[in-house]
Amino acid sequence: MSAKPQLKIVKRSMAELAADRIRAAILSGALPPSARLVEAALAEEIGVSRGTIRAALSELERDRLVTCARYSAWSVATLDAQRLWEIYTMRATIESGAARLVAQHVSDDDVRAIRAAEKKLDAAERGAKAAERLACDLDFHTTIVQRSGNRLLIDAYASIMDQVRWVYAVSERRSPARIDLVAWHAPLADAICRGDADEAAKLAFDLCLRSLDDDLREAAPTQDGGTA
Amino acid sequence: MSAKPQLKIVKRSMAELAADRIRAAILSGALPPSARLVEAALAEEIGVSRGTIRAALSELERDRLVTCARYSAWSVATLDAQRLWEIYTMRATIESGAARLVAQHVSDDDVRAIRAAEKKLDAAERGAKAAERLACDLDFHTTIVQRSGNRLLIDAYASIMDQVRWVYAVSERRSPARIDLVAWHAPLADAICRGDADEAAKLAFDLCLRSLDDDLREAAPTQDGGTA
DNA sequence: TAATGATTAATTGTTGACAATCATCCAAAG
DNA sequence: CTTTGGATGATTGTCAACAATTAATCATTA
Repeated sequence: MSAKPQLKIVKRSMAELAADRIRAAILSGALPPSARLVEAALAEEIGVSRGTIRAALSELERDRLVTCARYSAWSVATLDAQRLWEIYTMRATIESGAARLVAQHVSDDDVRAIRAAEKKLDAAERGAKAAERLACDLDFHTTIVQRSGNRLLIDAYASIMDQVRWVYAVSERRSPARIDLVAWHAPLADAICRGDADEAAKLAFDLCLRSLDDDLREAAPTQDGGTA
Repeated sequence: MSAKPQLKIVKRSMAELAADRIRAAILSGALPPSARLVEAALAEEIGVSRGTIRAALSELERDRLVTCARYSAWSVATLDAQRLWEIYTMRATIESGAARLVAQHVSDDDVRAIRAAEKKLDAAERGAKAAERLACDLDFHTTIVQRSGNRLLIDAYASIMDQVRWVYAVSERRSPARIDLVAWHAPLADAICRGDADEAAKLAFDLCLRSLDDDLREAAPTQDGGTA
């Protein structure tokens, strides 16, 4: 059994298409945090009716990319220090739980998949571009979550990683350095493959928090987190 | 500073009200798993228009209580062995992460709140009704998540606990026994209060999985989990 | 009998119009 | 100068009608 051919056409409703457009605009930074979103204006621009736009905005609200003030206005979500911490610790929580689950019942397929991701990480570390290194880094973490086999975890992870990518986009800086990739990730891969659930959970959590530290250190002082 | 008076009126839209009604019907078991939901019929029954019902169903879809087949039908979500496992391991993941976070930076307020919840657990264990014991049990876990201070975790936990309550409702049995409450929970409370993050994370995770085992053992063989 | 294709009823997807609500502005009073 | 009050424009909340799609039915055919 190798890769099964993907024949199915996934139809998307106008609302989903519209949500994709708006999401892309937010993730690209074209729509900055706190930007006002007017249903009628979006409907005009995208070429669908207001009801459809409303459905699209509701989807983005679920993903926490936009917020809605009753009878007042939709707007792109804001991003302060508190929310940044919440995003990274949420990611750490999901990855940690997934790592624990995989380690508890690790299979040969799991080991193969994780080692393969680790190998690509090693290849990327020598001489690949920064974007490539980041992609392999994210792929490694995603592999672990996928291997948990828990659709709730997988979906939650996809959602939170959208937020992480958004953080990168709006902070207007190049991809984080991501050096010593293998040295950091190898202990986690080892712990999972040897079935050490507690150690795997701990390492996965710490790895995410280390990313937070690094990203914060590289980040220019974008704005004061003065609300609190 | 004591409890601040709650003056604010939280307005709810018709869509949210409708979602509440439908959610209650699902959690009470009045709408069983896989039950067909027709927008027009619900609109008639609740007394709002179809567009409003659609918004309500979208909200419930986000909470994974209903699913939608394009151009075909809405229906109450199904509940098989795989999904049951996903719900409990998701809950374990969130609680574990929250416990780790609280333990990492445990404050006096945290200790007070957790010890108070533990005390109520102890009181409930002696001679309270089963429903009371379950309530205190859930309250203890909720306290930990609240103390993490992470709104993403708190919201995700509220959502997954809706699913847990739904599991109880549709499995048509009394609240699980929940015996030896304090004996099981005390080590977790201790680990958090002494700031042992790794141990707290491990204990929180295992405690949830133990609930899964117990609930499955008590559960009558409702249906074969034959899809896989 | 089993597969095929047209027919049709039921249901969701989408739209535009109207009602309810909010934020802003400005004048008047204290 | 600050506060109050009302008018006003902009924006979301709700609704009912129409279009697109699906699923079931049933005759037809090999």
